[in-house]
Amino acid sequence: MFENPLNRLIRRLEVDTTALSQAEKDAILRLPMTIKEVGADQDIVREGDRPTQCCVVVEGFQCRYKMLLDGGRQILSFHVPGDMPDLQSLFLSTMDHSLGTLTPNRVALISHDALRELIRVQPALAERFWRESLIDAAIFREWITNVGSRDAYARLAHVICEFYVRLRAVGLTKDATFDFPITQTELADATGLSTVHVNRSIQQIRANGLIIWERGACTIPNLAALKEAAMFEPNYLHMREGNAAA
Amino acid sequence: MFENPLNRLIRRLEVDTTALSQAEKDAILRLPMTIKEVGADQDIVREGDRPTQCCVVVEGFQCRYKMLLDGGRQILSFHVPGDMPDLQSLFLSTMDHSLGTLTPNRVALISHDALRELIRVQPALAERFWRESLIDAAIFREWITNVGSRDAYARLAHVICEFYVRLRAVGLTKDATFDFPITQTELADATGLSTVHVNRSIQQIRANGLIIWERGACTIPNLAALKEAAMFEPNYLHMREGNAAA
DNA sequence: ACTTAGTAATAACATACGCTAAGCAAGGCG
DNA sequence: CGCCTTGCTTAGCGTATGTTATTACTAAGT
Repeated sequence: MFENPLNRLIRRLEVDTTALSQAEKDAILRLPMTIKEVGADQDIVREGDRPTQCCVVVEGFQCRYKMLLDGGRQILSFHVPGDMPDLQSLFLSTMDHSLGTLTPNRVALISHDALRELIRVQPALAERFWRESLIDAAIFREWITNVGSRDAYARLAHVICEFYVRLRAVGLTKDATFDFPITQTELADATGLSTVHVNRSIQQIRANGLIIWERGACTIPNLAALKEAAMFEPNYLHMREGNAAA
Repeated sequence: MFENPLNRLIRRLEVDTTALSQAEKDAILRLPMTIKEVGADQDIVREGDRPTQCCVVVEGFQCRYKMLLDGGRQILSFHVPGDMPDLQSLFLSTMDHSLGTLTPNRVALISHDALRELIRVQPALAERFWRESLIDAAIFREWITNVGSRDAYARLAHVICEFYVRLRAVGLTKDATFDFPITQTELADATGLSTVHVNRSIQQIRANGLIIWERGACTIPNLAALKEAAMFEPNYLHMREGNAAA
């Protein structure tokens, strides 16, 4: 089903809006690209870089982050297959943050030139990609709310909830189970908590039966309950009702 | 200089990139719009709304925010003249947050139809507006970092720093002084702190001579010092060096 | 089989920040 | 002119979360 590495991207561009025309799909599938395998914990681009290409996640997980002066890091978002985490570099020449892998990845690299040509030939696609970057921003807004307003318990539940719902939208869940190869340290960097407190809170979440999480695989026995604990409202993901709802 | 209410917007679209063509400028200035006066603390659009127009701030300050289940609110961003705080509604039909005034405002309302027609006729303008929404997202990223990684003192200093730099970029500062009619409660909602702790921390910032802030006017005697306290790096604003630098 | 290194779990202690409450100043308004 | 509201300030106390450290577990490497 996903023989072409960009098929998942196409599927994403159609979420909660009209289907792409065949000509538009073809134009995307014909994009010149480089497929690359990248190990875990490698940077794709770094703060200060001036990229000349964009990255599409084909397989594996990535995150965007900023390094702090005191050596800490703030994770800004997680990325799953189908995402274009550095799409913004098309119009913001200098990276204001870094993009790296969390696990081994397969990525597709597409030059800015090819993307510019694509949206010149198919102007309607520009709006699709623009829309993607607006959803990106919507997720950032929710993360501000998450770190700014929720306690550790809800904050972690929220991150897990979002991860699950986004994975499900690209068909990467098996019922209530999904890959979650994220370390507690990474969760700490994403939520602005210490690793110790992440551990404490995760155990509470586990003890309350909201998640079963072992060796990189996570199951959500009762999604409604987890959502409630997380105060998770999927509207900010701007997916079609069927994808975002329980 | 700013006789047309959209002149400041045009100036913004040219920051850190090439100048607009005369035809592009004319197309923007000819946009059909409604000028409206709005009182302080009024909503422009609310979470759940499906707007049919976008708002340009002509005069006054606005903020975007989310209401929480427990009655609290998280402020997501501040907006100054020249901003289009709900530009995203052009492609995300349902608002995932609210937009409201902090002070009395003059706003220009432009229908989505007119904006779509504008970018159809002047496709290069689509990229300018797209770019604006990418900078918007960059600011959200910095706010995640702010609430996730900085202590109260730096967090507040950072918000003030950003406010000043953004105001200066649109010519709304007088040397080191600028309008800052934000209440401590609003600062608390923006930083995820309690009002009491905002008060404590602001007084420290004052005591250290980093700001002089009385009756809605703020002065920064030593911008370099404030930036350092805030760990403020203006790169995320993607302004031209001359605007962002000290 | 024995490291080595990453990750997770737990404990003891420290603190930045939240909460409740009360007083005070300044501006709007009858 | 006094009231009322809004915002700012200060105090006292509680707690969610941070810090440092130790131990155990697992997987990978030699």
